[in-house]
Amino acid sequence: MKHLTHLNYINVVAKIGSIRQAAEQLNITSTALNRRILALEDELGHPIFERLPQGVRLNVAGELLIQHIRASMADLSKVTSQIADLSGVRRGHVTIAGGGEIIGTFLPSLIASYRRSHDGVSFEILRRAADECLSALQDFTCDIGIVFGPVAPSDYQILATIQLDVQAMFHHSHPLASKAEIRLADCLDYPVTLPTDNSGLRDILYHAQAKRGLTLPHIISSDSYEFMSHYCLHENAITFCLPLQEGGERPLDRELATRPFVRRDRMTGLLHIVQAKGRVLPVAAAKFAEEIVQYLSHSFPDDIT
Amino acid sequence: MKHLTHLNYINVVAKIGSIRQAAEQLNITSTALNRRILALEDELGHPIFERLPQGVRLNVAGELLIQHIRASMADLSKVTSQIADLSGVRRGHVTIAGGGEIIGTFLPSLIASYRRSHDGVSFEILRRAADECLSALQDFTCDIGIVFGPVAPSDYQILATIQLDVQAMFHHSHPLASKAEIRLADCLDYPVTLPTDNSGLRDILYHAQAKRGLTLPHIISSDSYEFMSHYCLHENAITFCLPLQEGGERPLDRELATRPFVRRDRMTGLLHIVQAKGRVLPVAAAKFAEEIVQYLSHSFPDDIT
DNA sequence: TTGTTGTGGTGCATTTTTTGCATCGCTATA
DNA sequence: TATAGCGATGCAAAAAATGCACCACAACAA
Repeated sequence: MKHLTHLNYINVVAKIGSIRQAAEQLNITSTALNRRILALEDELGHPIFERLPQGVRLNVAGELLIQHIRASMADLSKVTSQIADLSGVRRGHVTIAGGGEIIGTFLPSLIASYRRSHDGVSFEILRRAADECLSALQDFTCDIGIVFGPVAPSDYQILATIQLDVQAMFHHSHPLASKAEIRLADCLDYPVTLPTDNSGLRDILYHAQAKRGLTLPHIISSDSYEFMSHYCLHENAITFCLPLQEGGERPLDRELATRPFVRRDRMTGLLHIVQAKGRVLPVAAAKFAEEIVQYLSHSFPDDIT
Repeated sequence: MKHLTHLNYINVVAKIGSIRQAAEQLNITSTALNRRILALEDELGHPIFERLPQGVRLNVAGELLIQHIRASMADLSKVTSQIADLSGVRRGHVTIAGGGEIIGTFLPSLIASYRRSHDGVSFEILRRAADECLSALQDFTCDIGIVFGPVAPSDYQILATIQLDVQAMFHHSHPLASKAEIRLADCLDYPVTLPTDNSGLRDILYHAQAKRGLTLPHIISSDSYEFMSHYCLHENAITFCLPLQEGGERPLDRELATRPFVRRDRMTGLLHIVQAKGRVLPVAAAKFAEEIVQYLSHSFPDDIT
């Protein structure tokens, strides 16, 4: 809520005791914040802060006002929560189907953070190949599909599309870890794991090999991306993944490094957030779909459509 | 205060039930107002108004929100009043709602005398039926309610209660003027005026008639106490009033006499000074409420609680 | 039936407001 | 005395709100 944000500015300034520092924390300039305060004081006809050489401090009027602000914020948050309750976003069940190359990446943390404010919503995550995701959408077995690969826009409603470049993943101690970008030819010198499931990532890798006339020395084939990434902990192998992290919170991410390919070896695919065409999703599912799109547009501001 | 103005827009739209008409009253275009509402609904993630062919109406979420808005506005007005007070300025605004049987009696002189020492305080006096007074308190349309009749102490904060006996009023030349106390049966011999508004005084009179099986010969029914008392100047009629004078300063009081009823015909009701429960009044309103209570406790030292 | 009136909603150009940069004057501290 | 940090301010750019001219729709009257 916007006006509340503005009032909260005062709150933060009061807490920190400095306009400049508060502005920095609020990601605005001190000028704007200072002007806000001056305007507010002008409106009230009375100053809110004492100006000290090392910052500002609330005066009596400010104490009165800050109490009102805090009470208002608390009350509004109560009201919005009540409204959210009656709109149904707080309860419900969301079923998501996605490929194995995607499903373990950003979804866990996103769902966990969503559930912190919507604890009545339950989730079901299905690991499915791309075509299975789409058929699950069509027979309403799932609400949201996350598909890395081609999707016919005539049969499905695409909520967002992100262009993703395949990356190489290996242990931090791997010789290639010293390079910022690697070439596909580099992968010929090391054991490689390749996905065997019917996934977009597999298609892209196979297509890239065929196009370049290469054969990657794949010692491990698996349909489990979890297995392949864990395998890199124990041998100098290379596995392939998509640039979907969740902020390095996974223990695995501290052990493994991911590197993009150089420009001419770039392998690109499209990640689609999909729902069944013409279907009106349950409130909870629709809200979470928005959440996914918002997260992705924040993470990939330049590659989303 | 600006953000408050914006929220008040919603308030006005809710009251009027039409965006265009509200916009006209607020001196903005309907476009701007409409956009404000849409933006707010977007922020909340839930509509606030139902769109009807002939306008808009609050939905459940809107009712929740409007309550927050009104409470915020009232609270902010309290805070600004307190701030103004501590800067030494005696100013503010007090809104009082009261029944027609009360509002013309002691309030004018009390306010006039109060304003002699607090000339920055402005007043708004609303003539409202008892239930309307109470709802005005609840939606913060007024600060102080003066209600003759039952008030639920669980929903309102009662600042004072005075027990008042209904009196008869007639011209000084009326035959009954020679008696110090009169009986209800005396009133059967003369034309009587009865209040028709939804007031405590009317209820008491109707109840008294029913209880005694009487029918007062009411030739005049009116919801204007001013009219009824003036009518007694021109005919030997009897009207009923409460013993709330203002020191005989009104020209009318020199022409009219009031007499209590004998003990067994006594009709008693309770006058309450009320404010919204849990609400902290603005300084000016709180001070004037004290003034009212003090005046009443001075006038009715034995009947006040 | 048809035309009129009133409702909320929307694209686009304009106006108003807000924001950010560069800078000032001031005070405490080293 | 020099420096660093603070809030305040003039001015230009960016962002937001506004107003106009419409649209689609429903109700009502002729």
